[in-house]
Amino acid sequence: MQPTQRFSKKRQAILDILASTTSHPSAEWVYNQLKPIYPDLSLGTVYRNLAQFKEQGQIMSLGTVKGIERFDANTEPHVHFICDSCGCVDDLKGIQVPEELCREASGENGARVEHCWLTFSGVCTECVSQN
Amino acid sequence: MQPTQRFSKKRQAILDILASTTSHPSAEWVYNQLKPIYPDLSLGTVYRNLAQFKEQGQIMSLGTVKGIERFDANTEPHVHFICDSCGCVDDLKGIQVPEELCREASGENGARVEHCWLTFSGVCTECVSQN
DNA sequence: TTCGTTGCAAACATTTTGCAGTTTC
DNA sequence: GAAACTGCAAAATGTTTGCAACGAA
Repeated sequence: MQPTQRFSKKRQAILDILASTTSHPSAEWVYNQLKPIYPDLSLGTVYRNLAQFKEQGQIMSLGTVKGIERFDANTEPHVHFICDSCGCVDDLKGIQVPEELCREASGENGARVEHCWLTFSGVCTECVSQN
Repeated sequence: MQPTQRFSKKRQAILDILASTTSHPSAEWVYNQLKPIYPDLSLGTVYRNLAQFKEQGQIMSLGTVKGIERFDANTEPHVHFICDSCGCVDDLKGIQVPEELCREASGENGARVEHCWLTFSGVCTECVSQN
């Protein structure tokens, strides 16, 4: 059984900053943002809390980009675009995750389907215009 | 400019074993399969060749599962199911990647869209029945 | 003979963890 | 005061790389 969770200023700050951005940050980005405000913050704490949030379903991971895990406070199914060049991640708000496919997926292999990702990758506008 | 590629027995074996399985292997899996046949095979060689194949578009990466990168010799757009419990990866052959979404994605953000992934995750049949 | 390829081991980068001190309740 | 939380630094993990030896053309 899970230990009773207590309130922690830093944990709250980590969740807040995740919720305040659409940049789909990495652990280190979160750390760099908060370090000036909490000079004694440690990277280990960021990792520990991100893992906890993920476990509790308050945030989700979108996988790794160039070997670095990226997180999102928006846990609703939505669509991502990842730039292979600069590593930025955008939401594609104009496209919906086809929900009926999730149901089909459950039916097809008898597994318990819990999440669905629709992700596009390529080169973002900025990177395209830089070449 | 790229150097002229030469033939290598081990490189061929790596590509062959990737093409012969639907288990979406990791570098280490490939290594473990081939090590008995090529006792002097090194893990570095597997990594180097996987990177090369990926660059040349002969294989693709489906991202990382539990921190380990997984590869697929099937480079056609298709759908994956990843088990969060045991880490196995299956193809969902009954579901198609909605191709029209790829076109929409290109239109929406002006980026050069190159790949598309549709991935489900959850708990696979085997893992479900083990609990 | 040239130069791409490999084994090996060291280096690397990200993430995890043990422990002692701190904070919440 | 008990137990969760944290900083710190060391460890663990997966992957990359430098270099000398090897192999294909």
